[in-house]
Amino acid sequence: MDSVHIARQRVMASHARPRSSYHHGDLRHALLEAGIALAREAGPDAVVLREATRRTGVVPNAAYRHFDSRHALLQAVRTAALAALATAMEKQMARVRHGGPRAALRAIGTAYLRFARTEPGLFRTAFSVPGDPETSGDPAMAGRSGLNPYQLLGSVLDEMVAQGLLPKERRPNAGYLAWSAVHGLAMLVLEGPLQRLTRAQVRQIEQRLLDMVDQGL
Amino acid sequence: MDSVHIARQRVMASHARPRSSYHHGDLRHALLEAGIALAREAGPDAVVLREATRRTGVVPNAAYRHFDSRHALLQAVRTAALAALATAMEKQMARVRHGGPRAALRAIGTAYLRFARTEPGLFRTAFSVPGDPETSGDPAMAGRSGLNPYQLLGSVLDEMVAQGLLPKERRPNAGYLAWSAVHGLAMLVLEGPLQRLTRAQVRQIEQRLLDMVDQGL
DNA sequence: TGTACATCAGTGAACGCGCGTTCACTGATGTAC
DNA sequence: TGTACATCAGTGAACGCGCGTTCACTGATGTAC
Repeated sequence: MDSVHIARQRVMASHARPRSSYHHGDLRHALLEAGIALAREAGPDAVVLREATRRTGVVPNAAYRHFDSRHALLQAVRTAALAALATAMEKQMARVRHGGPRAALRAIGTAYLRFARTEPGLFRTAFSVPGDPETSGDPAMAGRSGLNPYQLLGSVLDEMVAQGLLPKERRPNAGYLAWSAVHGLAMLVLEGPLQRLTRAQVRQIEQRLLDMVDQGL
Repeated sequence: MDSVHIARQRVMASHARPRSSYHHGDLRHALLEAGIALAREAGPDAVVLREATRRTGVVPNAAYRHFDSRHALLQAVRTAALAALATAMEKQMARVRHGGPRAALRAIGTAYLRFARTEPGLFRTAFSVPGDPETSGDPAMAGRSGLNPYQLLGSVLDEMVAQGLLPKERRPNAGYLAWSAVHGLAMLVLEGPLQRLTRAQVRQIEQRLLDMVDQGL
């Protein structure tokens, strides 16, 4: 038994406290939490049924009482990640509540970039799993406002149009433009060539990127 | 034996023509080609030593005469993908050779977005494998000009400064801004919520994004 | 309030899969004399 | 030009790994009477 194994066992022990009862109580929730933890630690590929059950102190196939497949668990984790992002956006927006929609737009971009930096695993889980969550109305991937990340962006852009800050004819697809810029920078920082930049450098580039969006939209 | 197996065997048969000689001749090259094909078909995770050897008609461990590990093969594939992207950029730039650096910048963006669309597997291989290839001078990831994709972008931005099209004080990091916008859109189209859009819609958004970069840089 | 019994939520054991990688080997190639 | 021999580039067999998933099971829970 090599050191990797020993390390794994230690990890398992630290996670899986033995249950007193035969039934778990809320296994679905516990598995989801374990899945979220895995995503945080190492991204979507790390969201693995067996490890989630291990951490929950339960036998592997027990998961099938609550999730149809590994994929179903992964989707649930992803939904939670999107909800976390939406919440982060809402918080940042609340800080500039009286600054108008332009400040709100910037807050959204700022929150998005910070989320990518501080929760890279969740961020990658939210966006590197295929599918189209952003337009669905599933409240499970929304924040307190009931809006998911893309809907939050859309509502701010609508407000900008209403206040004459964005020409109406530019409104269509404007969300995709803003989103692309911010998303691209997030990706390049996370797993691209900007990894080696200092935090200060990254922040500066982030500000300039938000300027560019503000200007070019 | 299920249908998946049968299908696999057929695929193998179509790829692996038996050799006449005991020695292969140019196994390293053949493995690299197989790896590139795998990346094209299904992205970086599909670049797998055993499958590459299978397609080359060689025993799995034979790969170790030419690559230290699966990772080494993957890096080689990635380098090839970056070179392919650089070449695509050069070609598009050549089409607007007399349009000045502004047109060249747009050509770069256009080529980048098209490469992502037409070679999604290579694109993801080039960019979702961590590391910092873009600033390295390895000519293996460059096009005919000897410049890799990021260096191509940089040279165009330098030219813009030289011709007074970009204020000198905005030159630093400008490449990252442009790159972010284009990269983000590419990702959202590839594996994000823009998948379901029609080709025409995507093209229109691409044009507007390039406008935004042009304007906001 | 007590009990029979259905339903639920776990266990235990096993499956086949494909992977990366290591080992000792052998056929082919090329070089020194 | 011929031959001995080192080196090179493959083969054959096997390893351990972790995964998703299925099956028949059993302990615990809750509900009808």
